[in-house]
Formats: sequence, structure tokens, C-alpha cells
Amino acid sequence: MSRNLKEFAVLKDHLGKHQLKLTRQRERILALFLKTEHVTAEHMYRSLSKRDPHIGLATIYRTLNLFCDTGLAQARHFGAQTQYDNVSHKRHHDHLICTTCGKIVEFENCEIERLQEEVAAKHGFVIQTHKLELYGLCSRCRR
Amino acid sequence: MSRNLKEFAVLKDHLGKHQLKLTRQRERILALFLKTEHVTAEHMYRSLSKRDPHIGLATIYRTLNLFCDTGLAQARHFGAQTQYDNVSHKRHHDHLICTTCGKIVEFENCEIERLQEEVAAKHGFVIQTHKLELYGLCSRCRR
DNA sequence: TGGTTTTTAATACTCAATATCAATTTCTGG
DNA sequence: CCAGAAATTGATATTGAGTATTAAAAACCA
Repeated sequence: MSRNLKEFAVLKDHLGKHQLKLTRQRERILALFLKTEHVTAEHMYRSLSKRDPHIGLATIYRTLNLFCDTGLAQARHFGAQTQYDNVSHKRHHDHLICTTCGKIVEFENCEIERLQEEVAAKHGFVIQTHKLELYGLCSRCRR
Repeated sequence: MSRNLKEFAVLKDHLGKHQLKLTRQRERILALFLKTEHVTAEHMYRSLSKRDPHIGLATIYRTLNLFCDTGLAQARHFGAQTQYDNVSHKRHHDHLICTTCGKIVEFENCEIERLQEEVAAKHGFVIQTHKLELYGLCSRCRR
């Protein structure tokens, strides 16, 4: 808890600037959110319900969306569900995926990320996140 | 229509190999699909309904998913909706996607593709295809 | 052409996410 | 510190994208 002073400050700052109030629920949801890398609202609801049986699912959704506004969270849509990523935990990695055996290799490449920023800037965009997946054959499956 | 013989052949080939049938609906949906770069099922439903008032929305969904199986289409989840991309139209096109308004800008960057090959080679992979999506705010939504 | 199999269209249904709203909590300024 | 205005919550209804169901229609094949 004491380690996340920065994130709480970010939240309070945002609340102050938008005539929003600091509530017990918002504090608890943030505390739990900061312990994870990515969650769904449902998953969070199940966790919080154990300690706080009267917490409302709508509150979770509202609050996670609030975190997105503050920049603490980032929403990603996977199939039917929405994942909320903890931005402070984030160390983005991309994926190499073998189309035959399904093997997945994670990688990072600063040069590619720099070029992405360049492309985005050229079109007037500011990047929040990205997804890069390379599909192909791994050395074993190529034989 | 006559220009898309190749795509119709791909569909027929797939149907033949999977004991599926060539129907008027599948032909019409493919014909319209090939004219677009990306489309949602709802959008397609509205277009097709004008000429064919009895077309079913479920048929659109089923058929677009069928196109994904054949490789003619590629599904992409954005917000609550699913976008179906016309693979034949996008020759190695990547996407910039505005997370607020949904605007999509296509781009190509040879330098990024070259680096992708480099990364793949380093891990013993040979790339067949890739998916690169940059999510962020377009100039209008940033204000 | 007839008979078998697949597909369609209409609609019911699922499920994630949002809207509604009375009751409750937070905060402000006196 | 307290009263009242404003925001928030929780419970639930609602929305909306996408899927399942099924009787009727269309496609295919011998």
C-alpha cells in the first residue's frame, strides 16, 4: 500500500480536477488493481466480494473506466471481454508465434517501437499501446 | 464481380473440402465483402437488407466467420464490435486505431518489416504473416 | 428428379457492459 | 463540527453484440 503512493496521488489529483470524490470503494479498487498486471471487471468483482459482499459490479466498471481516464489503466478488448491493464506494471513484449506447433516466443525491440512512434506521429496519432504478432514457422517445424 | 474470381475460387475450394454448400447468400455476402476493406456485421446487414429484405443477421455473422476460416477475412475486436478485414485488400497493411472514435488509418513501413525479419531470424523463425496494431488517440480526439 | 444434407431466417437467448434511481456518502463553507 | 449540496453507490433493469435453436427452404448428388 505504502509503495503505491504515486498512483494514489495520480487518482486524487484527477478527482480534484474533475469535481469527483474520493470514496472507500475507489481506494479499495485501486489498491487491488495495483497488485495485478491485468484484470477483467468480473475477476475483480469476485475478489472484492469476499471482503466486501455489498460491492456493486457497476461500481467496478465505473471505477476501472475512471482509472482509464486518469491514465492508470488501459483497456484492451479480447474477444467478448475487456481487460484492464495496469500501466505501471507494464513492460510490453511482442510475440513470435509458430503456426504449426503453437510455440510462442516473447521479444522486445526498441528500434521497432521507435519506428512505430514515428509512423504514428506522421498520422497525428499518440500511441497508447500496441500489438505486434509475427506468425511463422519455428526452426523445428520448418524441417 | 469478374475481377474477384480468385476469391470466389478460394471460397468454393473451402466449401468443397468441408462438405459445405455454395448458396446465394454466401455469394452475395462475399461479393459485397470484397468491395470493402473492413466492415462490421451490422453495417453489412444494413447494406444487404436494402436489396434483400429477408437476409438474416445471423447469416451475416455465420458467413463472415466462414470467411475467416477460409482466410479471406480476418476478425479484429474493437470496443464492443468486431471488424472483419478484407485480407485481399490489405497487402501487408498495418493499422493505427483511435481508441476513442474508432478511426482506422492503414500504413506500411518497410523498415519495420525488415526489423521483424531480423528479430524472427534471431529466434530461428521464418515469418509467414504478421499483425501490427497501434492503438492511440487521433489528432481530433486528443483535443 | 427425389432424397439427403446443409443452410437459412426468425427469434430466443446469453452475457458483458451501461443506464437508472433511490438511498448513502463525501465534502464544503459557515 | 455540522448541515446541505453534490457526487457516488448498489441493486437492478436495460442495451446490444453475437450465438443457439429449429422448422422450412435450398443445394447437391446419384
